[in-house]
Amino acid sequence: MPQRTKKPGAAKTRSVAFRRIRADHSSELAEDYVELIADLIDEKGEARGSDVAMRLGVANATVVKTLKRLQDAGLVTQEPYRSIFLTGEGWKMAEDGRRKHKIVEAFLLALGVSEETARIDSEGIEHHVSEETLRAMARFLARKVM
Amino acid sequence: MPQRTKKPGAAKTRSVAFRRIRADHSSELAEDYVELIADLIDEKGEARGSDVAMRLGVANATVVKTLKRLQDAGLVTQEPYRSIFLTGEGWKMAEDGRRKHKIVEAFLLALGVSEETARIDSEGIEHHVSEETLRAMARFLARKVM
DNA sequence: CTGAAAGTTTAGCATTGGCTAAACCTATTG
DNA sequence: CAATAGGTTTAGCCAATGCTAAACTTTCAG
Repeated sequence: MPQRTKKPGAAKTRSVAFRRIRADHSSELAEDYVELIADLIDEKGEARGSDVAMRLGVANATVVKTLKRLQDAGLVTQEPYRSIFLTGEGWKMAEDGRRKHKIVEAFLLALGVSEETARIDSEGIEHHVSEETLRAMARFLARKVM
Repeated sequence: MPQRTKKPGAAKTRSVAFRRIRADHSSELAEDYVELIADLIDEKGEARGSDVAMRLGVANATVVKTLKRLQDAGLVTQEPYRSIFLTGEGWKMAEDGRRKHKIVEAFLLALGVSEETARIDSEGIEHHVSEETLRAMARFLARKVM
C-alpha cells in the first residue's frame, strides 16, 4: 500500500463521508420503523400504528404518512384501520438492523458504558457503522469473552 | 404475559432515544458546517461558501441557504460575496465537534479499523455519542497506550 | 342493534435540506 | 476603464418529516 506520510486523500474522503451520512439518513427512519414493527410483532403479535407512534415519540399522523412511503418502498403492507405487516424485504431490513443494534449495544456495554446510555447511543450509532467497524466490534467482544 | 424481570424502562427509553436522535439531526448539520468552516479557516486562512459546498458535496445554493440559518442561530457571520466567520458560539461548537471527532476517530483506529473507514464512520458517529461513551472511549485509548 | 368512546386517517400547514437555472457582483485583463 | 469570466446569490421547485385539528371507522356497552 501507499507510503502515505500524511493523508493526501483526506479532503476528498470527507465529501464521501458526508454524502454517505446524508444517504444514511434517508434509510435510517425506514430502518427504525421496520425494526420497531418487527419488535412489536414479536412482542405483542401485531404492530399498530399508534404503538409505533408512541414508541417513536411522534404523532400518529406522522406514522400514517411515513408508512405510506414505506409501503411504496415495498417494506410494509397495511390496510386502513388494520395492523401493519412487514414484507420479505421489510423483515430482511429489520433483521439486519437488529443484528447491528445488538452488536453495537453489546459492544458499548463491554466498553463499560451504563445500560441506559448503551441503549440510547446504540440507537443513534447503529445506522452509521460500516461492516468493517462492526467486525472490529465483534472481534473485541469475542476477545473480551474469552 | 411474561413477567419481564429485566429492563422495565426499556420501552420508555426508546422514545427518549429516538427523540434525541431527531434532535441530534437538527444540530448535526450545524456542527458539520461550523467544524468544516473552522478547519478551512485554520487551513487556508478563510472559508468561502464554495469550499464548504465542495467539501460537503452539496450545491452552492444549498450552502448559502444553510448559512443563513446558521447566521440566524448566531453561529456564523457573513456578508454577501465575502468569506465566512464564526462567532464565539460557532467556535465553541466547532471545538467541541473536533474534540469528539478526534476521540471517536482515534478510538476506531485503536479498535483496528482502517484509516479510511475510521474517517468515514467517525464522521457519522460523532454526533451520536454521549459524553459517557466518549469517556469510555478515552479510557480505552489510555489503557491501550500504556 | 345502536350510539358514543376510542382509535385512525385526512387535510393542511411549517421547516429543513436538496437541486437547477437565472440573475447578480467582483475582479482581472486587455 | 470597460468587458467579461468566474464566483455568489436568488428564485423557485421538490421530497421528507413533523405537527394539530377535523373527519372518519371500529368496537363495545347497554
